[in-house]
Amino acid sequence: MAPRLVSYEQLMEGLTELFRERGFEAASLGDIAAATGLRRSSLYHRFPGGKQQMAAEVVSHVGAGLTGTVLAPLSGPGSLRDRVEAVGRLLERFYEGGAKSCLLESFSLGDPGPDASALLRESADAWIDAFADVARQSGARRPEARARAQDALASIEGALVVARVTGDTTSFTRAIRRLPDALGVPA
Amino acid sequence: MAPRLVSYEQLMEGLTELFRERGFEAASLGDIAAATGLRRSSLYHRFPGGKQQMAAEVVSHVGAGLTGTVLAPLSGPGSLRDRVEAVGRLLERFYEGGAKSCLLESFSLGDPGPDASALLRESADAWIDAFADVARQSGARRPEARARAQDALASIEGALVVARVTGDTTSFTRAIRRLPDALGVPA
DNA sequence: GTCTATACGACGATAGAC
DNA sequence: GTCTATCGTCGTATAGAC
Repeated sequence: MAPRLVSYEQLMEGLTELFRERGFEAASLGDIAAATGLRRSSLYHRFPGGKQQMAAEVVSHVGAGLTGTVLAPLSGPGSLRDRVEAVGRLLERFYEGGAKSCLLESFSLGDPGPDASALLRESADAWIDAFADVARQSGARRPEARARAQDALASIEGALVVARVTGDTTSFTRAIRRLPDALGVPA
Repeated sequence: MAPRLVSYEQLMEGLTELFRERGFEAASLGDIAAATGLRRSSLYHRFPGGKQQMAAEVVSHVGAGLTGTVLAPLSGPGSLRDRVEAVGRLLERFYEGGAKSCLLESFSLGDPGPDASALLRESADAWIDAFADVARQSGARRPEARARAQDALASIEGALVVARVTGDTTSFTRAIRRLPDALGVPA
């Protein structure tokens, strides 16, 4: 097969960047072509399902990065608090200190298609489950653990909204710093 | 002048509803016409500046409702805690228990035009200022009060994101219930 | 696998009749 | 003030050359 001028990884990178900051409908194929370096028609060769398939694969790819990289320290060695703090550092880098948006926000308004929507929800559930697991390990009962997990995720997402509107990212920094306590992790 | 078939208030209602749940770019003029009951060309008679003007007026209108109605109890009678709890009840109704989105989210992705963007930021600042004032009245110093205000707003916005993605509004309910404590209001 | 060229509908926006 | 009719542009998507 012929060599690909733009690797899958490069495509995902450009698509993720664009979708994150513009959302689904506002990102036109022209924008996507400019961001990835491929022509519109070439994009349809790589993604026969069109923009909706691009969106679905981006959600899947980012979701895999979330569980495989960002949340990975949780199942590693070290004290629970150290592990959660390591996740915090990865989140801070992932959102570039609060300057970048989250696909949970940009794809939950409008309609990125059924596949992307379903994958988005799965990703959010995986995230909440991972956080709830931390809360349980810290002694919380199941309903309380789930509530703490949802609220911790909400504090991060909300801080990203505040940062985007006001230009002030300090709320995001605080949300990350509070993460261990929000999940009830003992010092 | 000829009577208006659709009042300004009705227009704002339909536009707000649509923009809140679809965002700026995803809401087409066709959608807007269907939501308001006016033809596209009639909309241009009412809003010569087109969709961007509609967005700006919606932000302005909702912002006025925020300071004039939702946050109004803050400058009314009663204990500080009672007043903040009253705001919580109004917020709960405004977001319909967490089922509706906030313009701070739907308009901060994509580009609703310079006017709407500026008004959006003003609205967020007014909200944060009002919350910060509560925190100061509760004894917090200025930087601490501002931080608490931003974080309280973030917890609400984030809960709306979580609710939209997972379909679970309990995080929103908790965020509202926590509001007085989040601002440091004494019992 | 990527390109040029193009189809075709929907988009935002305008002109002019009533 | 609202309508019908229409403009030009840009949207997604496809066909076929290289």
